[in-house]
Amino acid sequence: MEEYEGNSNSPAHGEDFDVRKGPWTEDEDAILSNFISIHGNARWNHIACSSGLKRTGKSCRLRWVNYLSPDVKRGNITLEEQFTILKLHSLWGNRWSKIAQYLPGRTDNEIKNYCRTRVQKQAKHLRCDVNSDRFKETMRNVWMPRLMERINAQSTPATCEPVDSMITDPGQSIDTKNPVKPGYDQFNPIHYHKQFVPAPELAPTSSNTPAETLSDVQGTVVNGLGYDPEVQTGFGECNDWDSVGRDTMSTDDENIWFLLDQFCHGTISNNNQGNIYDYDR
DNA sequence: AATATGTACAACCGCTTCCGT
DNA sequence: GACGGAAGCGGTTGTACATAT
Repeated sequence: MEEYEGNSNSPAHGEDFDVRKGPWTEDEDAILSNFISIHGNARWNHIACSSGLKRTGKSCRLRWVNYLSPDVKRGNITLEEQFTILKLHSLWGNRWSKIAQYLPGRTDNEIKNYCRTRVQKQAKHLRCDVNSDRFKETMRNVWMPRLMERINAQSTPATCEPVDSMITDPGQSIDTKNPVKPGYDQFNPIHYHKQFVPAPELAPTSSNTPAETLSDVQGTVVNGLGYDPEVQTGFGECNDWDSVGRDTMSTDDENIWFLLDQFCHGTISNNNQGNIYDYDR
């Protein structure tokens, strides 16, 4: 059996050691899983050396943590998880492992990939930088409220609590960059409803956002500019925030895109009270 | 049907941090 | 406190698959 030792970055026995890279095979997965089930996963280099796998300790760890571990949750990310990711990312930025701590079963790698593909895609479509204040503002004032609406729309009383708990999780108290205004919780669904009041003057014209299609498709979108908390229909077919991405939307979904786009580019502005009443045109 | 393009995700790489000596 | 090995983290890449043309 070929063995090697040394740090996780390189095999210690020199270049002649054949280190396997690339996708793991089922046999490798089985070997790693069996070895860890017997010996535990305390020392990854030891695992790499002793299991017979021609992998680095680092590669073994990554495969176990991100894929093989029974703690890893498979399947689509739920609305609540999406909301948590959005919220924590707005608080902490790219602190993936830290964000993952609040999403049991989800790995930092998964969250990172998720943000990269979904969020950055939206930023790209909106033609603004994902780290820009404009984009973050759009996330807070358009995307997250809509997500919250959908969460609450599909929640039974028994499932409402996790949504509330997300609002008061420990992360909220350590936001140093974007401290929450006293007495105002931007993630509280009630405040969401209050903050996102449509400005009647901005009712869409027939040339941009026909009102009849907005209510049909978005349900909670009113007059193309806000959300009516009393109307909770139309999201049944939407399972994730891809539904607000331009390229995955139906024709009528363009309306929410119009909303995001307008907000992101300053045609709708958020005043400092957390309410959207003002606009620039 | 063939090709181009986009998307999602697993895995790698380099750097930083942690921890034992 | 300094050093070195191990683990962890975040950025990036590679590739399979899906969708559009």
